[in-house]
Amino acid sequence: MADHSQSVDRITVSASTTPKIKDVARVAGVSTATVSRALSKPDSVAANTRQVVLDAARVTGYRINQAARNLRQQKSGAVVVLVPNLGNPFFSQILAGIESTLAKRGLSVLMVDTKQSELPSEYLHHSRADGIIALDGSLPGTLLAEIQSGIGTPPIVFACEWDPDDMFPSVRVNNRHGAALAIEHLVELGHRNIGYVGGPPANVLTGARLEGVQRALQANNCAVCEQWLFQGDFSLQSGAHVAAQWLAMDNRPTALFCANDEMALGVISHLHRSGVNVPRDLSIVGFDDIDVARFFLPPLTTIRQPRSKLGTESADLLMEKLEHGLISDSRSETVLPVEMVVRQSTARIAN
Amino acid sequence: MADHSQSVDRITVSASTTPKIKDVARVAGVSTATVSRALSKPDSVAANTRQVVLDAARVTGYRINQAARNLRQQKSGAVVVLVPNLGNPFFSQILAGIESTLAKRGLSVLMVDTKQSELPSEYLHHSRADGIIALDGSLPGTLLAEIQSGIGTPPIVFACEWDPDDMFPSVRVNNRHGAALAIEHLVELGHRNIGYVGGPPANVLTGARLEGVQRALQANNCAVCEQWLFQGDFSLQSGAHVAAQWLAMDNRPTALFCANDEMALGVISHLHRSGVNVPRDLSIVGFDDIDVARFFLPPLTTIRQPRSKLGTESADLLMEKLEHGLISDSRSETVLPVEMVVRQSTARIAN
DNA sequence: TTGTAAGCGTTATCAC
DNA sequence: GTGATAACGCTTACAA
Repeated sequence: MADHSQSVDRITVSASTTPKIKDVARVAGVSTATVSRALSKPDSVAANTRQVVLDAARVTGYRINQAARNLRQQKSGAVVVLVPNLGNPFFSQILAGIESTLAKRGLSVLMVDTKQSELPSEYLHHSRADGIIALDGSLPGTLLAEIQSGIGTPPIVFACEWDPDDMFPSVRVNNRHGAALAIEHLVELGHRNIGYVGGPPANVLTGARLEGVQRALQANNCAVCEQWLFQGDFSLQSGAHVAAQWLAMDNRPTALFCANDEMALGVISHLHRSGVNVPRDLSIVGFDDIDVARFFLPPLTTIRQPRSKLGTESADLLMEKLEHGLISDSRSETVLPVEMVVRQSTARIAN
Repeated sequence: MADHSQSVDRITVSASTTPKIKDVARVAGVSTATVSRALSKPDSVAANTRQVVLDAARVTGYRINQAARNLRQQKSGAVVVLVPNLGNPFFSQILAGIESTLAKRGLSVLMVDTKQSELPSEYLHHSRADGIIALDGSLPGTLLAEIQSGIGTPPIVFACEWDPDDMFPSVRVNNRHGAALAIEHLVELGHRNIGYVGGPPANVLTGARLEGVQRALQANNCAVCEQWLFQGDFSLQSGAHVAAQWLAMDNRPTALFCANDEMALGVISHLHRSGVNVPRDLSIVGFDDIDVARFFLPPLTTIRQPRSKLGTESADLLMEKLEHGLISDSRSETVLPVEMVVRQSTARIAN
């Protein structure tokens, strides 16, 4: 006598179109509701029914239609990640951290480059995304207001420096402290004339790290010389440009703290070609500890930032918000530690 | 007498829930069908009606519900991008190219890290994605079969080296040619003993570039020495490891072609610390021309690959497939040019 | 435990 | 040019 699974197998399914729950139901000989339950809440259905349904789903090649489920459940199953510049490798590890964490929970990751596309406003609707992770604070104020109103917008988490008394949850590192560590390291090596290479002036990181620099310099009774505050744009090229400026100066600082590693490497590279030796003639400290930092020549002294963890923590924080609903107080701030990594681009000052 | 827009403004809308088309219709005094048309096909509606609807939409703060639209239109408005390793900065520029191109057409980008999440099978359903871009060829055969059947799966484009007689469209660079360029450059500098540093053996890039190396060596009557075929994993660290192996050899090659820039930099870095000078004692060629290559010390000679263009072209190709439907023959292959970039990590052989 | 049936918010078809 | 209405494929009260 033929067992059940065989009789199921024998039913021919028209393969011209993608099978729907209705088709599975017909093959399994149950209602669509039962199929739905068997697939999404297996425990709510009898064991043998479940097996019949699963077999039928396999036989028909059934795949759930996400759009239909999303509409019905009023969710999107996705989180949108706002990246200032996808092409910047600095973000790749953060993104990897976010992706792995969200993927574990079955959420998909929608990436939006805020530099390129002008209007991510549509993404901030909960029919598009169940949540938002923003990797920088430079979002248009109108969008922020929209998010803040919280009317049709999903919860947001900032994975970056952000206005401290703001009302959005965030995961970040202490940039002021990191910058101060860099300055203190240089002071310990005997430097008193210390310059700072920032990114774009409007950038929050530029500002926060500059603050740390200024505080630390003052705390150590070092002059804060306007002329030694250089402006880059976080690129290698801009670092090289700063190096050229430094070369042209009468009154040079003996050490430079750069707001990121790329600029630091750009400085070293340009100086080396001009016959200036780092660290002998100038000490350089970077920020981030990108992969290539420890392989550069000389290996770069820098402030390490846990990029992958920034990603995983911000994703975790967002999911907490998602699960607890908006009920839990939305204010919360995780500050991850930075770490001084001393290599060979800094040296005791010659005298 | 109050004009229309004012009377519209005066209507109070309950803000407790996000407005739907029905609400806009009520405010505008038209049917839901007209609202839908006015918003998505403005030309199909009378000018003044359109204005009334747009005003009503603005007043109510209406945002389209993507889930509903997706279900109705049987599209997802998204493209899924399969990335072998999101944390690898090499991909970031490709991703940026993909994102910018797709964003222009109103498509969103779903990123999936194929190394981390085991089962992206669900993503290959057209209720999830209208199309797929794969950044490497190492997808499970079962998935490929599924895609190939084309039953419920969207069109796919490979942005990578791929089996030449395969049936999927692809955008790639000529890796064999690039590798050959590197070898020829070294041969011109007088090198006869040339080694190759590959990535993981199973990797398609490793294989393709190795082929190019072997052909070029043979064409130039150079020995292909098994011992000089090193194995790395594309990381800086693995480059350093290869350098250590090279140092320990009796019979050293005088030049090394590395399958990517990171490994090349790792080699140089390690050698330099061991007192070996590049290019004096060993010439090094990389592949990719990552940003830091030209700022390294010495600046790296390498084969440039147009990463951003790989992204934009693959996205363009995919959209072509999307618009022309599956009718157009799916076989097609775009090969982008690579370029030899001579810097200072290679030199004429000493004798 | 299972079936029935009412939506989720849009858009496409068909009248008018 | 516009309005009524029937899907799109799924989930979930509610009933049985």
